[in-house]
Amino acid sequence: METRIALLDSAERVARQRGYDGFSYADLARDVGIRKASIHHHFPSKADLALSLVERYATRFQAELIALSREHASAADQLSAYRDLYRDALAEGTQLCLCVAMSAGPDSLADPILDALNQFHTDSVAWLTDVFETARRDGSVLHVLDAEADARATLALMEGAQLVARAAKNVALFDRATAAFSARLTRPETDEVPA
Amino acid sequence: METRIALLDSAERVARQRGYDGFSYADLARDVGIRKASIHHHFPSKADLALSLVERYATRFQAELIALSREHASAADQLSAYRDLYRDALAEGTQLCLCVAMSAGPDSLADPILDALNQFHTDSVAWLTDVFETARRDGSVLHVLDAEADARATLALMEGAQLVARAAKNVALFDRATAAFSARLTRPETDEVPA
DNA sequence: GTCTATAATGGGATAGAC
DNA sequence: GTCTATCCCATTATAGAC
Repeated sequence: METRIALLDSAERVARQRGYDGFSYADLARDVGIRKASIHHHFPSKADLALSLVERYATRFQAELIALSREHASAADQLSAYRDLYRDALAEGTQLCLCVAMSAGPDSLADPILDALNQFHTDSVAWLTDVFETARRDGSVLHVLDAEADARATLALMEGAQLVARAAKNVALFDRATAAFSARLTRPETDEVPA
Repeated sequence: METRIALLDSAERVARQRGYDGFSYADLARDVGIRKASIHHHFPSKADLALSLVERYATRFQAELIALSREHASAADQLSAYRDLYRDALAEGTQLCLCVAMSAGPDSLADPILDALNQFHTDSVAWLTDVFETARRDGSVLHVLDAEADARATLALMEGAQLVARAAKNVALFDRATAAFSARLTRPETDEVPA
């Protein structure tokens, strides 16, 4: 079972860097230290591996979101932490969110994988909608009109910001793309006035 | 020269649907009606083709932006038309902006292609910054604080919205992801009050 | 500029021994 | 569960005739 996890770890790292087509069983085998034929014992086909990859990522990500809800009181702080999840995922500017990386490429169009991808999106939007509804009550976020619309826009913004920053291999571009979003998050010590 | 254009057209269509790795010289050859060896006469390597692809796309897109500036007077109308460029590019929900499609995948990391991709981003941000500066003067867009920040956020939003909508094969998700953005664009006949 | 023919490589996958 | 060995296929790319 530990080999299986090592394979997923290795595959995720490369997939987030070079995309789904960016790694081969040969790469995985070299990285993990077994022969490529042995991989088929854990994942009969590459599609099986891809599905496990996305499912594991979505589960882990969802758990992080729930943790964020507990750790931060205000909606602004939760959204700030959410943004940092995407920011940190970029790492040195080369790693995308797995679901962004998988959203391009020919094989990502396979139905089971697309389903898992959409489940990730649905879960994210649900969590964000809750946060923006909280924001309307606690007033910590500016210009919230429609919680769900803001949720969907936020998800798209994070994914797009990653894409742009990765193309330039420059995390600072993520910050600049999300600066307007961050400006909407009021600080506890500040008493900002809506423009 | 006409064959070269037909090759680019075919490659662009498939690349925007299935990504850079989603098409082969064999696919192109079948589509255009020549043998795959003949393609190498026009594009010695696939990387050459990819570069030509992005450069042509960026040039064409930039021309469309300039046209938009002329056809629409208010910043709101220009941004609305800009959003529709990305919306229409989605077509039936399967075609991405070429630069979004190329932003994932192993070979898109080749330096010349990344340069072209970043040129596209730079040009887009420059155009959008101009528009948001116009918006501050004509007052047709709500909540403009920093023109460049808004420009970068808008670009990221469009790219992310395409990604999400494509995963679900549903153009409506693009509209929902950009609904909050669209709500900031005031109509000539309306006299909206900032929230 | 296009063709046939053919490299040369690397991909995912399988059979069967251990 | 991992191995060796092998298969089959698709890929990009090249050589040289027409």
